[in-house]
Amino acid sequence: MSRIRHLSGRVFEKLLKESGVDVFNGAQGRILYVLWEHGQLTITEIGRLTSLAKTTLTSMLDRMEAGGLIERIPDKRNRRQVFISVTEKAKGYREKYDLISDKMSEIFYDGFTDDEIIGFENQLRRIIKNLEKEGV
Amino acid sequence: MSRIRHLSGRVFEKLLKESGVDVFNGAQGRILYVLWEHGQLTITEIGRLTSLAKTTLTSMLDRMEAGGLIERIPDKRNRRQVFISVTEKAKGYREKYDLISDKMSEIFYDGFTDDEIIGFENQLRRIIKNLEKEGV
DNA sequence: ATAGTATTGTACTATATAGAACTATACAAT
DNA sequence: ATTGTATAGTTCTATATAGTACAATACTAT
Repeated sequence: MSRIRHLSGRVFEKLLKESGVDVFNGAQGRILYVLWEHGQLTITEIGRLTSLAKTTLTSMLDRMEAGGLIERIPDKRNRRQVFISVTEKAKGYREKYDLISDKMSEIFYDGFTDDEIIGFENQLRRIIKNLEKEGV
Repeated sequence: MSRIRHLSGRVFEKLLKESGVDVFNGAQGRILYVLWEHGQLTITEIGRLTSLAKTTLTSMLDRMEAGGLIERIPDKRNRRQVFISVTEKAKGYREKYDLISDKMSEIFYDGFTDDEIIGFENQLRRIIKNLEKEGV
């Protein structure tokens, strides 16, 4: 499992490069993805949706902000929190990102029947539940 | 898949801690595991078996050597390569590690039949092959 | 109002990971 | 023997990740 995660990360980076996407990488792609799906999010919410620690996000969002992909928008109602919003530039990459995700699935499940994929993904969900029971 | 890897990493670290193992972590455990299985290995071979880049291994093995878990043994036949060998200290942890691995499997596959586990792991191997075909 | 507690995000630090460039060595073709 | 190429590992650099400690702010109970 660990090897798969590892290898798939590297394959995904390669696909991004081949598609000429050099403004963000796999991890940043996942952050953009949840932002595309949900619109504005606070850093804590992004952490919950991506399973990344907030300390990881601070520096990651720094780099993404420097690259013009996201903006930090202070919340006037609650001055502790900051909304993260995607820029127009980042919006322009969404379609390309979806294509790469599809391509990734094709590579991953090459030779699998539809039923096998469904069964496999159900088993993944069962494993997630098993792990979550451990309360980590 | 990414969430499972993330969660299982945390569960594994927790089990290590609960067992009082604080001299190595999950990633280092995987390296020790392939060394226990195969005996002496070169760095390139460890990289192949763990899917870690050799640049990653250089610094990881530095830390493990400093922690007295492994030794670097120059190959006299081929002076380019270096054998990595586990120390007696590391050997003492094998039994504990195996127990933790078993416990990990129990948590992971809770509710799975033996056939389901066999089928699932075959599918994992197929996915690894699919990803390796990409030559990353 | 105030004191205590919870939350939100950041700074600092350590480790993990890998790409690019490099050195040293081995091998292969002539 | 020489020259070119492949292999093994390290150094240097950049990014990714998270733990600890912290500051600022919000909330809650009195």
